Amino acid sequence: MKTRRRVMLSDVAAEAGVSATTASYILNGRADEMRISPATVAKVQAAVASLGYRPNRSARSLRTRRTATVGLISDQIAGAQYGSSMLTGASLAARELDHLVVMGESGGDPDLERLLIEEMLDREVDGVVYATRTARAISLPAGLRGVRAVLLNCEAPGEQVASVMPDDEGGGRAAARVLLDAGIDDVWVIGEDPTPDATAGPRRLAGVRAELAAHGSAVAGVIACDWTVEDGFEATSAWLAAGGRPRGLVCMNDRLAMGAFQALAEAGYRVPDDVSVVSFDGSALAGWLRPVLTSVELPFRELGALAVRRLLDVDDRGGTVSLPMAVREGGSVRASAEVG
Amino acid sequence: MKTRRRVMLSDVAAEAGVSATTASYILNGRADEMRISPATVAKVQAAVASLGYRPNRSARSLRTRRTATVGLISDQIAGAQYGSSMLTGASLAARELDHLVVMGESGGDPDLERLLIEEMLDREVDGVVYATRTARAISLPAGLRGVRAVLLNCEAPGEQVASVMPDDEGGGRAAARVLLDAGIDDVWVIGEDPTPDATAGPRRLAGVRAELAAHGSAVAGVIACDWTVEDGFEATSAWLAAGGRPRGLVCMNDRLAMGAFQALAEAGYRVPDDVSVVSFDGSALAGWLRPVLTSVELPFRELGALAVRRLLDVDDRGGTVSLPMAVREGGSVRASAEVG
DNA sequence: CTGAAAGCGCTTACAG
DNA sequence: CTGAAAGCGCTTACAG
Repeated sequence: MKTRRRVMLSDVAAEAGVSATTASYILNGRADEMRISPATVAKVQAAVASLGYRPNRSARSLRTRRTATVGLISDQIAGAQYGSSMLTGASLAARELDHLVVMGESGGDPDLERLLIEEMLDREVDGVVYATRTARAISLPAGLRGVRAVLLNCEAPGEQVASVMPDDEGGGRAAARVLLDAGIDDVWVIGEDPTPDATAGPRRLAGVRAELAAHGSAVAGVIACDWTVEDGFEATSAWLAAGGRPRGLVCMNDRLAMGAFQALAEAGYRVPDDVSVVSFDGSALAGWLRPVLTSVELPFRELGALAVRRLLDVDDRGGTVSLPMAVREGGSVRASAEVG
Repeated sequence: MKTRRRVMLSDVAAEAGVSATTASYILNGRADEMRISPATVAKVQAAVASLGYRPNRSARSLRTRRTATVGLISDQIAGAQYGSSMLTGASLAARELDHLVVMGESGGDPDLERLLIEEMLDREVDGVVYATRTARAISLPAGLRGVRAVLLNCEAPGEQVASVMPDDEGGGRAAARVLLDAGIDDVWVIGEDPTPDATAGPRRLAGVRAELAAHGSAVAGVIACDWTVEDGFEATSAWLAAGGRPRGLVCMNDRLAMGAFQALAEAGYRVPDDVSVVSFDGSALAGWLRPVLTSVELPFRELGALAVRRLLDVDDRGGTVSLPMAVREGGSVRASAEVG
């Protein structure tokens, strides 16, 4: 690659006047364990610095079978609307643990996925994070069986594998609480998710129900639809046309809420004066709407970071860890002072 | 990593009854060159298949100094609103060329960037793609000097390095043409970019000017502001309040256009009946607005893919290659039939 | 406390 | 046409 890449361990050893063995021990932080004299350590460190020595990782890997590299394979998280920051979190966490991430996207193609896993294992990654764009239940890819792995944004029920998920049920409770705190207990939910295996929708809904129940109330109604802006617009329009009288709306994601905003505006309702709206995701879109959408945030960076940390943590016991979802306050919920 | 990972080249050779040398030549597609008999080739292939042999890449890399891996370092493309699909394109193109991508994000921190480049070179990536979230002029990072590299979404003026960019000027011309084709030559531009070194804004504007000039017209006015939804709303509102009478608007990105939509609606103007709007990016947001925004699309996947292909193409001569930006038709420009 | 030597699993001159 | 052998640059028992 580069001409500079020529100084090797033997050069360092020669410069310091010691054997490669000694230099290697020092480089690997085993000087104390080996009781190497401070003077020797200093000489070697000086040689490393003056020569600009950087160990050849391929050579080291061949011996140690470790590459200081983690694989991150997904269906489509880079191409996703916003979940791509799982990659940022993973990359940063890897860096902190002196690793680099090798990524691959299958686009949902099982053959390509298998191939990518093989390629990563051939390159002896120290483990692989398997991520999905959408939170859901999966069956563990065969190529990952027996491999150190962490699931990110997905779970494999019945498998003995570590998994990192957002706490969607807690998020659902938080969303309901925002409305209840504003004095609204007449709540409709838009976007019950028809996708099989998807976990976000059902859990968020369960959380909303639980929180309302805890306050002696219940969900006034649930509208099933997909999760696009268009779906939000149509579902809300149809509901209004059918005589729906809105007070509090929980939208299953920010795009649905955007569609709901459009339908509400068209029907002459004002947010938050007439209707309070809360949604999920905390995506950039929430901040672009007028009023700014109050949304329960998906902690993508933290999810990615935690997946990598668990992957590299030899003491990890496996199982699912759920990360809390925080409410990002906007202006789409009326102030509680106005309770009437 | 995995217990299966034990069959090695010598096992294949033994199973096939040949030497490791012969097996290796066959594995590396040099059977013809070495005039190895078809029968021998067949035996080795059978052994590979029955044993499920996969070469150890670390060992191979140590010899060949090639890792079948490319580095992709950026300031923040994974965390970006939508440019993250450059990663998808890069990953797919790498896969097609039998490579995997090693990614790193510096978050704009020069120290971290330097470190990441070092780490990638230590792992002997076959080259590195250096990407920026925002199209702009940069100075080549010192760590990349002498390294096989391709710049993605940025250029280093005066340097002898390959670069892949969107054709923003062509995009600007296309945007203007959309308006001209609808019979509108009274065009305001929102979002002249104050960011130093940013290339997208100036080039898009130059394209708009050039196209209008070619039709004997000129830009009616330009409003400078940053590129957020809020900026678009405020700039447009202020302009309208100052007596601006809109007909055709070119917004420098989709978020500005969203803000302009909000301001226009608030002032009682309808899109596209009163005002036609064209913008740049072709992001998902364009499809969420009502009407759907006509936007000149940034070909992110293709950009990422081309960067990797050029990186791995030994015949590449360097220099900048600009990829065309296509108009994505929405409903924000009035039909040309209505010309009046 | 330090060093000589083997070996990680391949590729590739070199010899035949 | 095929094989024995060296070597890529490290790490790590093992011996002293």
